[in-house]
Amino acid sequence: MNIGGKAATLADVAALAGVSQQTVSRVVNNQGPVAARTRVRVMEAVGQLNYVPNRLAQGLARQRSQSIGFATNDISLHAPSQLTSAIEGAARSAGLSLIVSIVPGYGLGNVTQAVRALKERQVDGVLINASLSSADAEEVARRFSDVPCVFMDVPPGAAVNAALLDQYHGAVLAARHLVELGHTRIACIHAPEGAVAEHSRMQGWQDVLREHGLVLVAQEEGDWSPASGYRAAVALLASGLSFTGLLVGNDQMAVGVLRALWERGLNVPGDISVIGYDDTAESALLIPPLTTVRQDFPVLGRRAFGHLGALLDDHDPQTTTLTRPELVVRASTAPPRSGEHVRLQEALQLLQRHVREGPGHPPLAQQERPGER
Amino acid sequence: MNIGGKAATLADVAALAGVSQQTVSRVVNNQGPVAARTRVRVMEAVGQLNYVPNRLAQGLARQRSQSIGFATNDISLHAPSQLTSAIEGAARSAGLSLIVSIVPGYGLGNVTQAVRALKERQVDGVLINASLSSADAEEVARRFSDVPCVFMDVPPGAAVNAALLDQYHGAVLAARHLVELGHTRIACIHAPEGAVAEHSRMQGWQDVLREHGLVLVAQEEGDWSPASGYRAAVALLASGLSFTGLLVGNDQMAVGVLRALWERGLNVPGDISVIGYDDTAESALLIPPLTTVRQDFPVLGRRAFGHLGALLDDHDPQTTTLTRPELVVRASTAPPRSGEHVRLQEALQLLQRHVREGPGHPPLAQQERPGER
DNA sequence: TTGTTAAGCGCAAGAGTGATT
DNA sequence: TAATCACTCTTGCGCTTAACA
Repeated sequence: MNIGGKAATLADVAALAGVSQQTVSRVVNNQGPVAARTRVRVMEAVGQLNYVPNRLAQGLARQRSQSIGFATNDISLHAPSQLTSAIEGAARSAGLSLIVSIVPGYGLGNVTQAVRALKERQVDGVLINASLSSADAEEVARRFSDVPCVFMDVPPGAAVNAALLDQYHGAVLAARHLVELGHTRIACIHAPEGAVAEHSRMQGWQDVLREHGLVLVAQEEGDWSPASGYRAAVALLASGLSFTGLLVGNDQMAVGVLRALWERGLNVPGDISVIGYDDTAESALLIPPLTTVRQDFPVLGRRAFGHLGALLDDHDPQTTTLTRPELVVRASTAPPRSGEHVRLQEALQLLQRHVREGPGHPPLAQQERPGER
Repeated sequence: MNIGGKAATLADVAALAGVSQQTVSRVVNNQGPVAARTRVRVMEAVGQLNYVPNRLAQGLARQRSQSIGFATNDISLHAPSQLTSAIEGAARSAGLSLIVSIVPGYGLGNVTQAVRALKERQVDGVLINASLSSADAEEVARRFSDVPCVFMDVPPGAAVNAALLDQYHGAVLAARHLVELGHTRIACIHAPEGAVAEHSRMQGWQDVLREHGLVLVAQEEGDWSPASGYRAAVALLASGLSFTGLLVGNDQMAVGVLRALWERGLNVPGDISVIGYDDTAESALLIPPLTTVRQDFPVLGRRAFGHLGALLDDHDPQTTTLTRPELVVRASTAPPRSGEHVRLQEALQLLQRHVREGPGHPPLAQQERPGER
């Protein structure tokens, strides 16, 4: 177990096994011919000393660190955490380690700093999940031309290697869904301007509306968080502008939106249809279940890692892969109705519930006191 | 910009500046006396070659990699992602890199494997956020005695360095809250048995109930996910056992629980009070706002990192720090009431809403067609 | 076929060398 | 003469990769 003392090195193993360092190296790395008997002797020594190769030294000598870097926005948000999970999995099963470097805020400078930190560690490649304009992304790729970079949050047109979600397409799906339901007065809650993904989404929303001779009747900005979604929805309602459809930049903000609408007695989808983006684990279980655009982060993560792998193996694709999201229709969207309609429906629902809760189907709270029935 | 070619080394800088390698080293690391003029010349060369120190080589020479490892459960879950964010932040501002290694599943073997991968990279210390029994944690600490380990998900009694959340205390707060509201029939939805944190919580819940002469009337197991919370709640309801209070292992499962109850027309907190655990960003905005136990992950992350730092600086505390969660009372809990009471209340709310929606305060859906008014 | 010797990856730390006060 | 100061030389961290016996 080698308690306390320094870790065993190749030389230690060699000494114990009575062979040279390089023989041990061959055995450990399984390359080069080694006599079966020698191999056994070496393996025994390895086990005895609990030898663990020093990847730092290995990296220095091999000029390959067997690690990749992941520069990402705040990992406590939904998308980055899902991505990190997927990427770490892919990297681990390829024998690579993942070094995470969080990019604090937007902009070229922040990204450069994060990638530089990774480059110092001699990562073999970098995955960058931070919003960057085409020009900025190309600048980053230029500055770090000696380490393969795959971008994950840049415009599809950027001349860099990229593994992206087709945000534009997803937005089109969402907007089209509302339009096809018959909504004509549609508002949106989008993410911060700096976010490239968000730009594509706005574009998609607006293009669809324009196609149908419509425009966004109102818009508010959030910061991806549920609380910001709540605030934005409140602001939208306070503006006095009327709308029956609401496009929301992500599902977390939609949680806040649903709450704001509920608080004001507005029915979803009766009064207002709400559609989110992401399809988080919660989305199907919200009240009402959220119609949204599903992004498959595990697939994206594996695809991005694969892209990087191809770069490392010297194919130089310089391409962009787009992963298409899909629409998931649930109960938070429906054709628009008049206010009268809505209250009628509410009254009906109420009646229904009262009927259902009658003798035939007593609620739990009653069972607790059988004597009272 | 050094396009294409190999990265510049200390020697390259030294050659360009016309000094020795070691002088450059001194300048870069800001230690040892260097003439002002020489320093300037060196800095210029550094800038010109875009020199970035090689941390691998540095680590080899210094016997310190300036990186720490984080072995954690699936990072796509709430707690691990929040923790990762906090720890990365603390590490970055201390000039250390974070290497993440995900522990696939529970058990000593998985953790050992993950930590071994980190040790290979010569991390200066390891933070371990994976469930481990006292014995297993001690075994891990023994196996990796040459690298400081701080555990984050072990029983408080374990003889290892640990930075923990006081899960027991949090559970006590939750259970006590329900009991003090007057609930006597309480059920729970807990996390997988393997989870150490969960054991403490169950203990806390049960101890409080026992104190008051009560027992859990029913229990179901979930896997932290909203969907599992939904399933567990459905199973609980189907069991026919009656209860008015429901303790849930985390807020994500509580989302599914709220949905299941809503679907069946059960009022929260009227029919059933629900209390979660974590206080996620969504919790305050659920319908109804969730009463829960707040865990401060950023504080825990910083504290764990601080603990590791102390270990690295050779103080050997061998202690456990407990971070206390706090109760956040919102609208999902209330004193238990009879079924009659509940429906009366619902009717009142309905009336209230109709009054509110009258001429003085028209809902948005109406404003959209002013002609109709 | 097995094995060994030697050089070097990029850097840091200690001993050593001339200068300047 | 002695004491700095500014810098250089040398060695080695643990490993790999030729070239060689």
